[in-house]
Amino acid sequence: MGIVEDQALSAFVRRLKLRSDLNAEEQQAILALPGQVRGVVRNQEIVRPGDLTTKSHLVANGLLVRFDRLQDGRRANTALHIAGDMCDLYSVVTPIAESGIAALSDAIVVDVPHKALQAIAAKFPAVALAFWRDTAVDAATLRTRTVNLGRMDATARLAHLLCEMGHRMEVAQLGSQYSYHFHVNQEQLADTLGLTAVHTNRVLKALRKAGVADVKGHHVNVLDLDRLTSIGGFDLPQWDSQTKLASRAGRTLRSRI
Amino acid sequence: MGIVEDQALSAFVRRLKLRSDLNAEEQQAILALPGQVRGVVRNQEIVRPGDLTTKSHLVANGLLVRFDRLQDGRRANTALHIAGDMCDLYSVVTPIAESGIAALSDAIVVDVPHKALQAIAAKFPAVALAFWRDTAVDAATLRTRTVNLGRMDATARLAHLLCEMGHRMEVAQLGSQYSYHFHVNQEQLADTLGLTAVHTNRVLKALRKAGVADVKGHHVNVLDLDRLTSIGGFDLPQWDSQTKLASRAGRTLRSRI
DNA sequence: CGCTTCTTTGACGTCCCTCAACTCGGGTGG
DNA sequence: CCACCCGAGTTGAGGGACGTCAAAGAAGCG
Repeated sequence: MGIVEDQALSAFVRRLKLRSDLNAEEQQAILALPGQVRGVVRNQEIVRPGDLTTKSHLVANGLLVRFDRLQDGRRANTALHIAGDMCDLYSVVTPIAESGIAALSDAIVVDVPHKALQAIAAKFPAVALAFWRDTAVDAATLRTRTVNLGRMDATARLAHLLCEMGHRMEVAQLGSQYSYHFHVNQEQLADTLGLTAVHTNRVLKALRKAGVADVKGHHVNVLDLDRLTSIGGFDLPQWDSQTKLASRAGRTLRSRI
Repeated sequence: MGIVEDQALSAFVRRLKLRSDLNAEEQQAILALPGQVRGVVRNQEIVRPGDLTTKSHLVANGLLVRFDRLQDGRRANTALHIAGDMCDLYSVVTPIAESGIAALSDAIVVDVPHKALQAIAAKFPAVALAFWRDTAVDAATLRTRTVNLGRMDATARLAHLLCEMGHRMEVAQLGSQYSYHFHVNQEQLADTLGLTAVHTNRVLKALRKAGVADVKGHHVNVLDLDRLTSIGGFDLPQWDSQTKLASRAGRTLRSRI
């Protein structure tokens, strides 16, 4: 097993352990998962809508996006995935892809066969719970995005996204909330926020002029985190709610099984 | 075990079997789940955001909604649940509620302890997969809603919702796509569509005038399903994609475990 | 029959989209 | 080293979809 797989799987275990209690043997089983490393270039589609998948994709490096295409060709991004995310873990149980997965930056991906994931889920109930939980957390993120799209204006949606990504980057040890690498252009940002590229540009400009945050050349600089948080209505305690309890309740839950 | 629990659990098993392969013993284990039946009245909140939950809620009868509240008090609905849905199955793995659950109509709910759900998930790997899959399908529905909110106009969003609910009603044997009971008022519809009640009213009127669909007094009448489907961009094959394969691939997957 | 709740309608404002042009930086080839 | 080009970012003008505010019907219900 190469070093890239090892590091990626370690990051994945670290992510799972934020919310799930896994003993040494269970962690070892995940670290020992077979995986095929491959590089992908920017804009490459890793999963196309409609594909029948047999592998899940672990991000070792770079930024991936989950997207849907409408009849008229427009795109809508439904999730962004950073290193340590198994970006379509859910495909183990729903192998026909409805959304596509693409690379927003050059990236390194580890393909992990569904078969292997199912095998350790069947062997270790705690791992099965951890995988299920990861899917639920992914869904919770999506739910937040749904609420924002339905009920918040463009500025708030952008601010929320910047808070969210900063926080995730920090938790994943990939940067700080105040300054992080974010490899999206304004068009891709627009597809994530449900806006046009033009209006995304204006909103970015407004945040910059207001001295709140500066997004430029694939890099985010947060100048006033409090205001950004308040504009975006980003609720950190809620965002992290599952993490805190999991380390306590996870233990309880396992003992019950 | 009373007749209401039995019927509700049967409907739940029927729902799971649409996508997951469960043998007689596994089905029996689900049907034997303990559950507390209770009636809830319209507008009653069953789960409040922030609650620590210990039970999942199976809808025996009526219409439930999953909602979020914003700081300013506005609401956003993220899911609607009909009879046979375990509306917060995901809470087994993420017990701290981020969204609330409320009744849109008077309803009958069966409370099923997480403990019991975990127990059969641990005993039967196929059941664990089925639960995980149900959470993934719920997330896929949410993803569709996200795309619609981000990229479709009010008329299309409404049309899509009417198609979706009609289809789900029909699959759950609660009505036909052309005519079904839908216990929401225009304000709740607005919270689901990311609109104001006033504009929802105008859009409903437009669909009525166009002879496409008539929503009146908690009842939906679809006059021209083809046009409704086309306006809403409702993609039935995609919607059902996991159902079809599951009955075939599910078998394969289980044999691999 | 009077109350509440819900629906409907109008007038007006605003947020965001559309279309179109211009700018900028960075690569590439002559 | 300059000419060109290309993708991405920026800006302006105008329009349309949807929100806001306000008030008048309906419809259920005690």
